[in-house]
Amino acid sequence: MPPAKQGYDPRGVEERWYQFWEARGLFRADETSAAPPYCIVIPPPNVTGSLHMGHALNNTLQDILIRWHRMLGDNTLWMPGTDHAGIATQNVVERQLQQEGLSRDQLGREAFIQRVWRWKDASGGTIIRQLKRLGASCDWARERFTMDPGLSEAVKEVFCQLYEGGLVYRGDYIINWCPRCRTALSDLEVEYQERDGRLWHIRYPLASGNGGVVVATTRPETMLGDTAVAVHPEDQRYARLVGQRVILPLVDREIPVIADSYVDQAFGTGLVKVTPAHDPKDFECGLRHSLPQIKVIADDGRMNENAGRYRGLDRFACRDRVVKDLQQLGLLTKVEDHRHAVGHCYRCQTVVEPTLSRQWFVRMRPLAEPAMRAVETGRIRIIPSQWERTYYEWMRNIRDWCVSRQIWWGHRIPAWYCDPCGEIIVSRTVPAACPRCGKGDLRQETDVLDTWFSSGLWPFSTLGWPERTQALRVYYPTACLVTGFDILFFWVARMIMLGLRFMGDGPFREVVIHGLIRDEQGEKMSKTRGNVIDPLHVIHGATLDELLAGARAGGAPPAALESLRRQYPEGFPAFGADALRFTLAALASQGSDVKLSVKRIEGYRFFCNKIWNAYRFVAAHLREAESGETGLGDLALTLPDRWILSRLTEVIQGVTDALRTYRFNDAASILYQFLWHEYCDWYLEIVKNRLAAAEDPASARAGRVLLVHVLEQSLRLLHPMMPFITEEIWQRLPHTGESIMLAPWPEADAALSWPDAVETMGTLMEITREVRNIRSSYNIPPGKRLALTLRTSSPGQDAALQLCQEYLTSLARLARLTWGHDVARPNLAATAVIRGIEVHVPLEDLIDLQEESERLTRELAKVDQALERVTRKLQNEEFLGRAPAAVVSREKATRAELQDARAKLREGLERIEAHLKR
RNA sequence: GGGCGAAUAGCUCAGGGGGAGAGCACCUGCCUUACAAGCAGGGGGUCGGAGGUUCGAAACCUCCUUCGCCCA
Repeated sequence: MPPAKQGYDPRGVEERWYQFWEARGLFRADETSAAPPYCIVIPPPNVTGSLHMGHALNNTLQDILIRWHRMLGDNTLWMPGTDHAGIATQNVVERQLQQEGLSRDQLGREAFIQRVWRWKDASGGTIIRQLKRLGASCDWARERFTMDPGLSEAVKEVFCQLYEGGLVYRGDYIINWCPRCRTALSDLEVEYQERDGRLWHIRYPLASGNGGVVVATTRPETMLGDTAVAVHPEDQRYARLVGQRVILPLVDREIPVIADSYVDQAFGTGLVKVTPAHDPKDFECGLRHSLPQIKVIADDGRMNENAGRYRGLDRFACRDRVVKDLQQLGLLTKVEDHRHAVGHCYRCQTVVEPTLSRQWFVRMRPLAEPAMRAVETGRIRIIPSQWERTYYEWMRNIRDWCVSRQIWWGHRIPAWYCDPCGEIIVSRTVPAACPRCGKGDLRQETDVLDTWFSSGLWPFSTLGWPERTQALRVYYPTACLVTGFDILFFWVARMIMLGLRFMGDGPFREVVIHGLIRDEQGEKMSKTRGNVIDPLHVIHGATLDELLAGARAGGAPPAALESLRRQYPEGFPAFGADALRFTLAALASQGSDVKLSVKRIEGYRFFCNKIWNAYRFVAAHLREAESGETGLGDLALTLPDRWILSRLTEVIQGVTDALRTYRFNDAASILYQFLWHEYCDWYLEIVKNRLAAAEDPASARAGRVLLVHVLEQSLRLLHPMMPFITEEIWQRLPHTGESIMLAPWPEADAALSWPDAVETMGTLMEITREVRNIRSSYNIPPGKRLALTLRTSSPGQDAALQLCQEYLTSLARLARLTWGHDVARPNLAATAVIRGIEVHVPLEDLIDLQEESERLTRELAKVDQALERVTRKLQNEEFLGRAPAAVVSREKATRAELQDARAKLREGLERIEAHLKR
């Protein structure tokens, strides 16, 4: 081992240990193990993706759970892989083709798909490499891709079984159509965004020639496909119109006025145009009234032949033209500003067009019922539980799932059409002939399945289904799923439904939902906004130019670039994966979003450095044959030894509980507080003095052993959150075993807990702080040794102080320490009261009487205030009568202590004032 | 329109029926042999507002205000 350097530098260290773990196969799961299984399947990132903070958070939490369970001795599997991301990936490759002046149609289906595979093989591994930088301990040998042969087999099998069970059907319905991607989208793949639009009021003349009706619409171009005008049946204003006919302007078609209760009487004029082929609600209405369905917008977003003279116009150009023409005809009666939600494609942000189309659907209701029950009965727990309500809400209102996509990259639907007889054949294998008419000329469906269809099978398809593999037997159902709430419906709900249907049991026992990553201001991180923090920049460091280049590539606005220049003129130092992971864990309090700041990451980098330096101290004093694993039983334990061991016991308990309940932030803060503010600030300082004194070899030895023991145990507790630095230090300490990864998780041992030591240590620390406070108040140089007199009020205090003497002398830098029940008060001294003990620091030549008088007066005021509150409480009969006895006696003890302190402080004040008067 | 969540120190947030907490920032003093990426000390909050429950509310309930998210 090279000598320890002064500051901790994660560069090098992190990569070296990751390679070590991987080379030794430490992430590998063992299917033959008899240990309790613990499996997590990764939410597969898009194969097109690169690591963003959301991934970093999600995978950090998973890795914490996995590493913890591995240390607990469980048979642990973290199943990794990526998702083929149909539309997104197709878009990437299409853009490449575009730059070469090619279209996918020119290339043809087979060649295009080959091209996508080539792209995937060359560039698809990016995110996996990045996950490794983060420290993810997945079993990479099992890595899967949703388009792998096995997983494709699973998709085919599920589709066929659903079809055979009557849960898949093909039909003509209104779906969401993206005219740019030229494919159908599911309801979930549409994002609604508030937009300023208009509400146009259009007059449709009555066919009878007497006047007309006025309808209001936000999409006037769709009027070309209107097949009715509707009013609410109870709307008195229009009752006489029902049954009449109106002339549709611009197309001169006669359409009926119908009554239907879906009309909102309060909206617009209370009359609505009905376009069954381009609006979901109008579609339903059209079915109820047997209205014709006239499509006027083609798949490319241009008007089709049914639009007459508007044919060929883009839908938005057509909107302008229609409005202008109506205006000229005098039929546009009013235009209002109107803010409304407009659906956009979640992949390309194009405005989605609701369109009548023939698609494949999955019937959801029969799948949703058991999925709801699984959560209701607690077979599957959602954590935090407030998400259950959202889950139920969605399940109750679930609609059939449009699963066909008109793209090429994905799982082709295993259906064939026999054109001569119209038969549809859904089959696992390529059918040779039509089972109905016997003709052999079959045409396969060109559509592929929604990517989420294959993602929905992920927890069992990755484990080998439909084969009945050992992995499936051992690891299914998996232990938990860690994910953001943004894909609760897209993915989690569908996995539950499909898992229950095909495996007979839910895919996981617990769903752990974490928040989304936002920037310091709480804005969503987005490339176009330019406020993203790239996890790799954080881990490896980045120059200002690299930060700017990253932001520019994402299309950040100039203001965002300027802000980068201002905030990070030096770029980022290499914070390291450990600091990033710890930050994310510390900020990931249950359910709420994570507002990430670089400052915070920096703080935890300093924490790494603190641990590193503590190690350097420990290492410098380490002796051969003394290690953390030396038996503790034969050590001569001193007060601070018992205290630190007691605290370690509590910390083990606390961290374990926190992880068990997914309170990652609690686990992080417990360890931060303990290591920095107890182990380093107090214990290490105490042992330092003990080692320097060297008059008691047994005590020095205990100190050395416990320094290592407590550090080593803490490193284990910290390992799931900070895998790299813990391994680096652990390997340098005396240890048994190959890696800290496999070191057993510490267990709290009640025999290593001494409550009285904790109590006495508390007194010791408080007195020390008080002396330091007095030192600071009087600007006494840190090096100047002081005298300290402690007047006690009980023999127990005397005994406790006896134990503290040595430590107090060094920690408070004392020249002389006297204590006892009857020691004389110093003549001129700064005074305080700690737990009933009078603290006097004689300051003959230093004391400023006026200053001390003011200090004591301030102190007395605080005590008086507290005393008044507690006294008022204890004078209240109802409090005495109704509050629990323990609370009352605690309040009484507080009062006694405060009264005692007040008396002592007053005495001190009186003495000072007596001097002042002289 | 329906639902969910948030409001606590200057900033970011934790907590949760009985003494208001952390990190950062700020102020003061220190290069004290692990660490100046540090050490020691300190200031700072009628816990969004109004009611209610309770012996006791920052916490539980109701309403209101503001903000955010999801679904129509």
